Amino acid sequence: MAKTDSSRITPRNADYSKWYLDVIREAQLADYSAVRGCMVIRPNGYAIWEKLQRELDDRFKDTGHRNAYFPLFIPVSFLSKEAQHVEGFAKECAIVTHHRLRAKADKSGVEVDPASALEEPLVVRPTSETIIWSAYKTWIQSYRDLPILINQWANIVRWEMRTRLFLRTAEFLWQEGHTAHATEKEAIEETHRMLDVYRDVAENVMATPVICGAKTPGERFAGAVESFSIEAMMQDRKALQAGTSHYLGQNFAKAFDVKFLNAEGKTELVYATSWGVSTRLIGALIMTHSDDTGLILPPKLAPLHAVIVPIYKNDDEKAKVYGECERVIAELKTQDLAVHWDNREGISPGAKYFDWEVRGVPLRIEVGPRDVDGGNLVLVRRFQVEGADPKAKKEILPRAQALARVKSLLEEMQRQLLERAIAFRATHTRVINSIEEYERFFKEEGGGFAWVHWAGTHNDEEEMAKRYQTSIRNIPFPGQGPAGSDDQGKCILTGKPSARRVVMAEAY
RNA sequence: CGGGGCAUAGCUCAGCCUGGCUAGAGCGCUUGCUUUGGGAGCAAGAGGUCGUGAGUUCGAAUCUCACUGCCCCGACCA
Repeated sequence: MAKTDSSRITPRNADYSKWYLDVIREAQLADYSAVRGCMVIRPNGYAIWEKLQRELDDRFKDTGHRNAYFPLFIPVSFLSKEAQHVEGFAKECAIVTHHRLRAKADKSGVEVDPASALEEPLVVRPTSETIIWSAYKTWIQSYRDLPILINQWANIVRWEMRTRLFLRTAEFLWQEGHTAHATEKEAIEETHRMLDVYRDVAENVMATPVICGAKTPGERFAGAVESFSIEAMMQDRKALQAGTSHYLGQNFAKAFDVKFLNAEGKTELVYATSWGVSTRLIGALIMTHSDDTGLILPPKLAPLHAVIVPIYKNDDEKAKVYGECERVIAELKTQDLAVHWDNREGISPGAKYFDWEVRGVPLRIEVGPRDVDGGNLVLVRRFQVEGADPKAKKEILPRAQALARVKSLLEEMQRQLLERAIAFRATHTRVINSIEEYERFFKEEGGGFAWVHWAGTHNDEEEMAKRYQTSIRNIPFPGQGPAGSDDQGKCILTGKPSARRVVMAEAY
């Protein structure tokens, strides 16, 4: 009966970051690798990424974008063309300086061949604006060449000092959209359009509610005129930036001299955007929905919708039960569901239940002799909503009804996860009007999202970060906050008049 | 880069202080039998350059020194 060491998950309220790592390990989503700060994404984790990619990619295509691929290596000189951009990334770049190894003199291995130094070092891309704009320069001559709407799926490297699986690793997978437009208006529209695509995927696919808004100048992307983000609340009440969309103005067009002739025959600089989400979204998923038993996945992103666990005592029962399992699988597959039949032998049904629960499979179907005899199936959902009858987690239904119920049950769970996350965020969201209340909220009451009026400077922001470990997550677009959050007021720190509230929180 | 800690089986760790027989435990893994409606039991078995190098010693996982790697805290984090 004792839980085995390897399956133990630290409860969230005991140690949240340990819980997070335990879930990743037990659900076999990722491993640390031999390379510092890098992770191995295991099949269970990669399958989630593939589903996310599909959802995002379909939407990118629907909004007129096409995929392309640009080099991993960027000449150092490219990075230095845009002043803000270099400054932002200089401190976290991996640099290729040589192109050859040679055997050591004592034959004990290999070493860098000093004679192979590159004339110009190459940076492993931390983002691709510069290499892409050097290509766009050759593609764009006329307004007829615009817009260019391109997305790239790629890996990038940012040499982070401190790493956490999925949330911040030295290498990660992402997509980066890079668009070029003839007018500022069109580019700004694109920036907002793509932020809304991210919001749609976050809420309707990931079941993770987000707040859309503008970043403050201090948090802006290096080289952007304006940055926008979607911000989600994790179960420890910290904010996680889940996606960003940037209006780059003409900054990169200037840096790479990308001009076009407009309809009036005049030369103009091109307007740009870039936008991205990464494997960090998997971290967001974990921290939004999962519980002390393990991973919980919204059905739309679950690589497996249902697992079938057979129960039997002897060969007769086994034959009977297996026959039924095969029929159930066949019928569920006609419904386009991803179903797995756990027919491993020598493992108790209970052990299998735990196994699949920790991996976050939304639905379990139990098939035992009693069920076959009675013409029933047992459906067990991965999670129960708060306040619901605990018995309702398990539904015993006549076979045909059960099979017809699967899809609607998955849809119900998808909806409930979003509702649950919205309710959690609402509980830990506060409209705050004084610094005293702010201090109480973060130092005594556990914190969350604080909607406060702000008119401070960048230095004031740093002061708030020092005092409370909080930062301005974004300046939300109107209509997303609790009652009264769109009213005018006074800055909680400086008392200066403020037209709009910002969201402050601790952040990842 | 500063402060602290750790390095022994796939994982978590004991053994080190006070040197001494064949280096251990739990979990995991393999095989067989018995089991199976919420993490099964028994039996047998595989698995180790004790991070690396040097030193002290009759003898080093254990003591000394150097090196390397990792973790935690801080700094850093478009």
